[in-house]
Amino acid sequence: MDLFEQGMENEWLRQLGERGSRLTGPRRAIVRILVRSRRALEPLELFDAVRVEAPGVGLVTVYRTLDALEALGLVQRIHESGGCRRYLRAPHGHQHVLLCTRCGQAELFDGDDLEPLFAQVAARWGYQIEEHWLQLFGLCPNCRKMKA
Amino acid sequence: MDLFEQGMENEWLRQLGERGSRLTGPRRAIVRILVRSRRALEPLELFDAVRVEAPGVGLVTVYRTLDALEALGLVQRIHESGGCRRYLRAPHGHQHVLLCTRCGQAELFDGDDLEPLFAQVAARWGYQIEEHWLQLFGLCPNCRKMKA
DNA sequence: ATTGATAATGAAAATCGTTTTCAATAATAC
DNA sequence: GTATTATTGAAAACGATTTTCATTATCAAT
Ligand SMILES: [Mn+2]
Ligand SMILES: [Mn+2]
Ligand SMILES: [Zn+2]
Ligand SMILES: [Zn+2]
Repeated sequence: MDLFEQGMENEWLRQLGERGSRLTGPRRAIVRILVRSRRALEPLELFDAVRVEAPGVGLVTVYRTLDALEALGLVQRIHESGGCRRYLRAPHGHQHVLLCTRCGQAELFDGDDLEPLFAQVAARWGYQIEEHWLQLFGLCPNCRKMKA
Repeated sequence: MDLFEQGMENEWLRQLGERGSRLTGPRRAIVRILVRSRRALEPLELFDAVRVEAPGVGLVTVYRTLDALEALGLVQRIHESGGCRRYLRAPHGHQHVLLCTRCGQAELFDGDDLEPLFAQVAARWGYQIEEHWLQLFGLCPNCRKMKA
């Protein structure tokens, strides 16, 4: 068992509990899968994965739990040209997503410094910049090999 | 009449024609609205705007024309936290979108230099970076005043 | 201008992902 | 343990988009 993921799982459950949510079987299973996935998952994919270890859980509960986790900022919706329905664990602090366009694997990176750009854009257009989205797409090490 | 927009309108129609599309009334009206809009528009908003000057046009035709324009790279889908169904004219060359979160007005900016970041991320994660999305959100000059 | 081939159209129906409703169940505080 | 009430799954409802299909309109060839 991975200690990092185990810790994250407990933390998510703690935050759910703190918010007044009850720690039910379906929720535990959903959180477990999400925390461990290296890919962003669609509700239906998540549903399938959950049913393996917790048969009987309904798709509705997957949707409801995703909403709750998103409201807590634990999970984020990932936007792609092919659609915007997959969910991934949210970053800690200032990070952005790097996605493999072939297998869907996701990583979180940091270190972007866009302040100078914001200043430039704000000056040019008179906007007050409040938020930015940055996402990188490419091939993960595995898929680079496959392709070669 | 704005010469720039007039030119863009003609160019879009030319590209549609070149692709083998017929230049119909509904398409002309849809292109006309899209080229002139300073905001990204949802299919239904676009539909309403089109109906003013071309009653009888169907919503299906709006969807179909948006698809065609997107396939030609003339129009792009805009992604927002509240949903991803609005369309905006696509940038010429390397530009990104700046959106007013209050009124929806959109601008296209350039001048971002992310190559160093790509190199850094590629080195750290072993990915081959192939594409990037960047989007800025804020308040346009008008909405800044309103708020004050 | 007339014609003919066929792309495009609008209305209606179908489809897809998601949300709502509701009665039954289960988690927590006492 | 019991009472309270959040959560559940099934079914129905929903909204946006797509498909189907018979009709119409564009455009290239006369
Ligand atoms: Mn950033
Ligand atoms: Mn860029
Ligand atoms: Zn990959
Ligand atoms: Zn504004």
